[in-house]
Amino acid sequence: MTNINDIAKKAGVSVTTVSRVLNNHKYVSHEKRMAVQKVIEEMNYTPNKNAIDLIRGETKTIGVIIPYNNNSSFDQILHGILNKSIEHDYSVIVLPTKYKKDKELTYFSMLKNKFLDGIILTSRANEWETILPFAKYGTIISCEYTQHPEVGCAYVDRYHSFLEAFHFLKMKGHSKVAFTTARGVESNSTLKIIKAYNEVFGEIPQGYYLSHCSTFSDGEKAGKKLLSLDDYPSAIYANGDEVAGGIYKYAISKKIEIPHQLSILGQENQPIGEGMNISTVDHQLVKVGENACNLIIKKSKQKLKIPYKIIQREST
Amino acid sequence: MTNINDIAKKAGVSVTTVSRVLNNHKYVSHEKRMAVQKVIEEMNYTPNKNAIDLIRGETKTIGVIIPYNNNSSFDQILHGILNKSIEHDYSVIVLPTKYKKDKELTYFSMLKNKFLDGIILTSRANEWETILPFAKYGTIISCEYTQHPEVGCAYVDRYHSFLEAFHFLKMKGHSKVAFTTARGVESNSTLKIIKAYNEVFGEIPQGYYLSHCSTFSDGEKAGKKLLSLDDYPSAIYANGDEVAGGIYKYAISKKIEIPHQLSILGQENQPIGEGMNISTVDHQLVKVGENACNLIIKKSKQKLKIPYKIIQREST
DNA sequence: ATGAAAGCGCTAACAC
DNA sequence: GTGTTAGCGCTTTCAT
Repeated sequence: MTNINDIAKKAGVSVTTVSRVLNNHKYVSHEKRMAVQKVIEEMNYTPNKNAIDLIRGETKTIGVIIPYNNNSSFDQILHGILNKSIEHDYSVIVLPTKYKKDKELTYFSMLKNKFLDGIILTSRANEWETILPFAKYGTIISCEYTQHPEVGCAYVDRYHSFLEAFHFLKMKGHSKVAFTTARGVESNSTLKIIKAYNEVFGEIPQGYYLSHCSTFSDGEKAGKKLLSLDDYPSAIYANGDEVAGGIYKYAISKKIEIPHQLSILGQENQPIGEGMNISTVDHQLVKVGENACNLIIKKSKQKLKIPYKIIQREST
Repeated sequence: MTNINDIAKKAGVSVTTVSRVLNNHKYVSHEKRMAVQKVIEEMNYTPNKNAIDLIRGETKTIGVIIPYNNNSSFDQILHGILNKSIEHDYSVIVLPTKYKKDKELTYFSMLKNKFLDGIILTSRANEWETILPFAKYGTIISCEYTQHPEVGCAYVDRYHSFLEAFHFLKMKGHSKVAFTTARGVESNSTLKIIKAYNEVFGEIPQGYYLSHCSTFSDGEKAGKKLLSLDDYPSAIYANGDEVAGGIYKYAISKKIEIPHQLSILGQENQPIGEGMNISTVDHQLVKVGENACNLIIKKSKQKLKIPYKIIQREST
């Protein structure tokens, strides 16, 4: 490994001068600069990033904490983050937790040990109380709203989004509405959708709420369960278009007509929804990611609300 | 920033002892070990990763070079990589190139400057000749086959896959077959599909080959172009189920019956294909990613061929 | 304009 | 078992 000393020696200058050339500092004579650059070229030299990061105490690297690495909502956020990170020469490192608290903490300690300048939290395993202390070591941006002043947010107003989705379904004449979620009541998001449901439709009828749905085949299973109910729902609000697609497929396999006998509303405006003509609530997760990344780069603690929109297609 | 010296001082031992405790070395008395751990706890100390990486010359971080950050084929490979990296405590950093040669070289120099232990190349902008010299600084694994002994591969045999797909269509009675690709002839993959086409169907009829298709809406546009041809194809092989989905949607909007009047074959077995019942060639990209990651971790230069399979659904 | 030298925080010979 | 010390490769005062 050729290093800055080798270059200095070969170019007949001090390491300081080499460092100056490397960092485009002023006060280096044209001749020496040329000489140094020539040697760098010849020896095919690249500065060691670890040494630079060590001394600077900064890495221009941001971590993205995600629950699972097979979730298309996360993909959308990541795409948004990459859109912006590349513009500003930041590196992005993907950190899957599987909702393991200790794993998540390991990642936060990368903030402390100076390996990461900032962390974007797309979903959270630990309590805020245990996360917040890390905010003093680097920027933390959450994709879920929190009032804690230590962390910035680029978030979707989930509660109002759920409320609006249910109102949308109600206005279409539905009173028997079921819904699915990715996680159970351990998730904030689940709590919010339940609250919104209660607000619009009151109590949740037995069997009208299914958790742990994420994929197309989860959707098929959910469709089967929901449509086997004696008093089955006239509308289903799915957490994602892939789940919605699975429900759709099961429904038509049972000759249930959509939207007449069953309305389906998805989320996140994914390609499958476009292909199958499923109405969807687009939370604009790519924008969430882009804004989260901007906040990280600006080291800002702002709270940015990202608007969502309902896209009406043929399934409602 | 509290460091190893602070800990040593406060615990009344040398830095070596602290380091030994940190790295679970033998030859530390129970008392000192306890004392050190207590101070570490008290001072909420975390070792600086940059310093460790610097001295070790290793980071346990692997880079994944991708062309675009909005491509679902890449998502699948990344998911595979993450599946394995998390098992072995490696970090994964995503490196989008937009097929810019200089950007890609910047990433390869991260191998040289010791920031990355290895790189997985999902798609390539530079010539192999310019990439190969970097192989001496770390492991390079390609998701496209190459005979160069310096780099390992976890690859799909694209040529045979294309050949088999076209034969599949031919056996179904099609002779007028069109196809789409993501890139033009600058891509190896495009060259291979053209060669396979020639092999099976001979010359490509005017307008039967469309490049630069990636998304659902690209598919819709492709469908429009292809089906507006005077002598339009009886089958289309799309590069991805999303593109296939777009073609499908356009076709049925024009009252073209599938598969009777038009057969559609997609790729990569994506959710939209499952939802829309589109037949597909599954290249098992998740497995490609998993194997690529394993090779990186083992610092292997093996050539691993990943099998593909054709999934027959209702669109062919 | 240039260089010597003091670190950044850590590991690992080597000595005891 | 434990500590001293010499680096890893770089940046940055502070002289000159």
